[in-house]
Amino acid sequence: MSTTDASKRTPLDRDAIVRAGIELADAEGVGVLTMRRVADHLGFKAMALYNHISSKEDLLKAMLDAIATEIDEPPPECEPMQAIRQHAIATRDAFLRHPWAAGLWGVTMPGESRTAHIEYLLSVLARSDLDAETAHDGFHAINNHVLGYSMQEQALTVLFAGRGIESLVNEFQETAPVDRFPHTNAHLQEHLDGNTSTSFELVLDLILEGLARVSKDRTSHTA
Amino acid sequence: MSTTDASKRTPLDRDAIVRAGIELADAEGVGVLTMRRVADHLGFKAMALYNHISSKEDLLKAMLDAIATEIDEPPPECEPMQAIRQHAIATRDAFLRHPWAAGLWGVTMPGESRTAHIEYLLSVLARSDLDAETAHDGFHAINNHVLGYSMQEQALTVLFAGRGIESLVNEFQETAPVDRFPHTNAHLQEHLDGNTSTSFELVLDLILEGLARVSKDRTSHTA
DNA sequence: TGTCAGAAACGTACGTTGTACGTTGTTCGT
DNA sequence: ACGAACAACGTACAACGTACGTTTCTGACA
Repeated sequence: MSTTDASKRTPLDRDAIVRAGIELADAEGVGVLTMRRVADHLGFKAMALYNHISSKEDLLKAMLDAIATEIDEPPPECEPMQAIRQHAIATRDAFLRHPWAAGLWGVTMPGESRTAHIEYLLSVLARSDLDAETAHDGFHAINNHVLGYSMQEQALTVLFAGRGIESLVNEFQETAPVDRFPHTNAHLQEHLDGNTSTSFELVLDLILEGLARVSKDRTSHTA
Repeated sequence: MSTTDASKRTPLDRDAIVRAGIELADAEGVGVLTMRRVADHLGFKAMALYNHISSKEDLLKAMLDAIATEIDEPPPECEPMQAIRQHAIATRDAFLRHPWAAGLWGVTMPGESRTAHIEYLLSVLARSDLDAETAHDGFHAINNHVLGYSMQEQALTVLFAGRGIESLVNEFQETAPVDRFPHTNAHLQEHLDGNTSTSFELVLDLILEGLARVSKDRTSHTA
């Protein structure tokens, strides 16, 4: 209680709050992330957070931004298509580490680091062989693949972070009986069997090759 | 007030609630969708809803399911790749009509109609020329494109449904100054100029052609 | 036509959320 | 040593989802 109290906690700054938010969201899901819980986790009361962040929305934005900083950029000498590939894979890895992030990525305003993440992909596309129009479309095609794949991939993990996977599967099969939805159930089974691990990169390459081909078509037709 | 009251309202059933929810979400965004507001909109009190739906989550699920029923399936005689194309376009059109839906699609458990929507795409893929593995990957590639594209497309529309577009753009350009993020700002400008209207179908075709090519490669290598 | 059971609507109320506001404590430049 | 600036706290409030008990309506059968 005195000023010489040995267990004096560190004085709480923005980064610590953001880190705690990410930790909690990783562990329990972002759906149950609460200001009071974040504060508890740090040993403070809820309102203490507001000296360092302006709102919960601000916190979530900062959390997503922090995740963007985890995504390494390939070295500058890396050739464009390879760089895009690695960058996409690194982005997906980040979403694997933070399963709640993908679902928020698309519906939240980007902060500075996320903007840098966007800028990187666009800059590599700009120095690639793709024409400007294909580069624009390619940006979305790649982003959509990475984000969409990550979301679907962990939908089951995230939907209800609490209970086990089989409870989720059972609930789904209740509304989707095998006899009426055979393909859907077969597809789900393929996922549960887990022999789809290379499909992310496969479709990614499919898109990259397709972009190169489209650009070649477009520029040759124009010429 | 008496039993002969002329303005006697209709007695409130599940469908009416779901419709009201969709109407409100379309008009004001799903972020401010409230049980009390849905009830008000129908001329009832909040708790009356619970005679017909079991929870807010149930309502949202039903709303998304209702949107799935708006998506027409191409006629059975339609050849597979054409059917997939039309179906994807119809799905995106539905997301255009209901800007809030795409963001929830990926993080919500599908109901019966959404399951039918999934089943349709899988069934068409199954009767296409694609091998089973490519069909599996193609399902995700197509879904991710449609969903991801729709989300990004209306991110600005949805993020804050209240204020005008230029207020949003200004806020963004505050965290992303043109000199530090030239490509990002140029990309944004391309969107604001609106000459990207055909890119959805272009990338869609790119994916479909890519899938056909991958499948041909795979089956020829195996043979 | 009278009655009565079940469904539908209502009112009230509780726990939880984000956060505004006023107060207290702590730190640091002078 | 002292006062300003800032950090943490406690209290409090409005809005949310929804549990529960009560009232009102309706329609099947006597």
